[in-house]
Amino acid sequence: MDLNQENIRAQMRKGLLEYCTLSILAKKEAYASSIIDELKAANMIVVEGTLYPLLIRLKNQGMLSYRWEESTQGPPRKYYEITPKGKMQLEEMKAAWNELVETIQTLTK
Amino acid sequence: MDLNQENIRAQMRKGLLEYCTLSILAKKEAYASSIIDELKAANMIVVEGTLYPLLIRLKNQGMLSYRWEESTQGPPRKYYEITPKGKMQLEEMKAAWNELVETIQTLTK
DNA sequence: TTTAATACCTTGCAATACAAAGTACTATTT
DNA sequence: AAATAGTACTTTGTATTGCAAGGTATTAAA
Repeated sequence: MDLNQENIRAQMRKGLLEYCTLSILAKKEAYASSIIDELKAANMIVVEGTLYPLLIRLKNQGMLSYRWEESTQGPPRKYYEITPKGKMQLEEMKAAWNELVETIQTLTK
Repeated sequence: MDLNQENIRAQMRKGLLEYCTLSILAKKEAYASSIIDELKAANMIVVEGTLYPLLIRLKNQGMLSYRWEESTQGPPRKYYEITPKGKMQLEEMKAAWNELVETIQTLTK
């Protein structure tokens, strides 16, 4: 992907990371590094430093909870789980996203 | 729309205004206030102060040009027109947007 | 001449993601 | 045992974007 395309995507991604993160965790709990791998594979983030503050933010808002778990292959992992409040938020985000897609479709055709 | 929904939408809108603005101008030239009206109607911006810096930015990047035109109903208007470079950018944005929609669809199902 | 309407523009602020670096634990190699 | 590599979590500084609020200027109507 060329630099301009990358910049365009970077700009559009803004504000969608939270939605993606909650969606990933709605499927099953996960630890930060694995979430980062998934988001990187989907070209939704570039660097790991982006996700950690977001997870902390969501936790402080009561959308996520976490527990430490030992790993056989390195340092302990922080497993995040979506809360009922987080699920409600996710539903609202889903609705907002669908509306946004429709709006953009209308405006750009 | 409740406050939370409004915040969610505000966050998601980020980075899409440029795309919407270029799209609107690709259809036909327009002056700032009319673009603002269209974007407000689509819930893509909240206040007019948001758009002016963006138009200036796009003009400085060579994506837009403008000319002044007298109005019969008030002060003169600054009509913006999309340039060939702007059209190329718009095509790239369209591609980026379509990829983003697919990515989100995959991640959120 | 004051007011209303239209239109353009600027400044300060908050939030988000990036870039880059740092800390800490475990396993492997020397 | 010590050094290295790999995994994982975290922090700090910066740029960009949109919002909030206010300001300037022109025209028409009261």
